[in-house]
Amino acid sequence: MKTMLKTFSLLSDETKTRILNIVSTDECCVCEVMKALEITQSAASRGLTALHEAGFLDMRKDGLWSLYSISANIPPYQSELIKIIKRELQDDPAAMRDRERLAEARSTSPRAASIAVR
Amino acid sequence: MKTMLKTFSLLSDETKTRILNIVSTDECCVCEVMKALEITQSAASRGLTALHEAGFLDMRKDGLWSLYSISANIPPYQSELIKIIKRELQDDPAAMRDRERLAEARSTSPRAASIAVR
DNA sequence: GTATTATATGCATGTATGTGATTATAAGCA
DNA sequence: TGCTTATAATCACATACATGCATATAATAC
Repeated sequence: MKTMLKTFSLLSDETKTRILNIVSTDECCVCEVMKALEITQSAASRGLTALHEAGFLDMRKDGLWSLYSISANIPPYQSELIKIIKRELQDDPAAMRDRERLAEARSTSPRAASIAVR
Repeated sequence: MKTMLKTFSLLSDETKTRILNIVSTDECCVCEVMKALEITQSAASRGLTALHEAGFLDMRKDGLWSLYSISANIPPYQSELIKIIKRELQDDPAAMRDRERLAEARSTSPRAASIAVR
C-alpha cells in the first residue's frame, strides 16, 4: 500500500505529471525537459530522478547526458496510471505547449544529430 | 489537469484510500468508517467529506446518519482509480482488518436492523 | 592543463495538508 | 424541556514536500 500511496503523491505534483507525460512519448535528457516545461534545471532533474526512483522511468548515461524513458518493466497499476495521465493531458493547453516546446528543443539541441541517427 | 492532480493528492493519503476501499463495497455511515479503520470521528468525517467533494462518493442523510456510497455517475478515470485501489488492497493486511472490523461494526451498530431490511 | 556543458545535490524557505481536541449543529428520544 | 447520539467545522500544530539558489561532480572540448 505504501508504494501505491507514494506513487499517487508523486503524481499529485503538476511538474512530475507533465514530465511523465512528455517522457512517455520519447526518451529525454534533463535539459530537454527543462526547456519543454520552462522550469529550472533543478526542478527537471529532481522530477526525473523521483520518477526514476518510483519505477516509472529508466535512466541511461550517454556522455554528459542522462537519458530518461518509460521503464521497460513496469507494474500494471503504474502502466494504467500513465494511460490515464496521457488521456487526460491529451487536450490540456499546458501539456500541448510542453509537447511543442519539446519538439523545438529537440530540433535545436546538441542532441539533435544523435536523435536523427536513431 | 488540476482536477486530476487534486484527485491524486487525495488518494496519496492512507486514510482516504482505506475509506474509499471499504465504502466501495457497501454504503457506510461515519461511525462505521471510524470503527472499521480505528480512527477518530473527526478523521472519518473529513475523509468522507473530501471523497464526496472530489466526486468519488454520494452522500445522503437518514436521520442522524450521513450515508456515503460510491457515486453513481463517476468520471472514467476515477472509476479506473478505484479499480486499481481495490486490486492493490485486496491482500493488504491493514485493509483486510478494515473489512473485518466493518463487518463487526455493522452487526452490532444501531444501524444493523435497517441494514438487514435492505 | 582550463573552460564549458550537463546533471545532481545540499540548504533554506514557503506552502499545503493531515491530525486530535474541542466546539457547534442537529436529529431523535425520554 | 433536557439528554444522548451522530456528524461537521474550527483551531493550533506538526509534518511533508516542491522550489530556487548555490554548489559539487563529471564528461567533453580546446
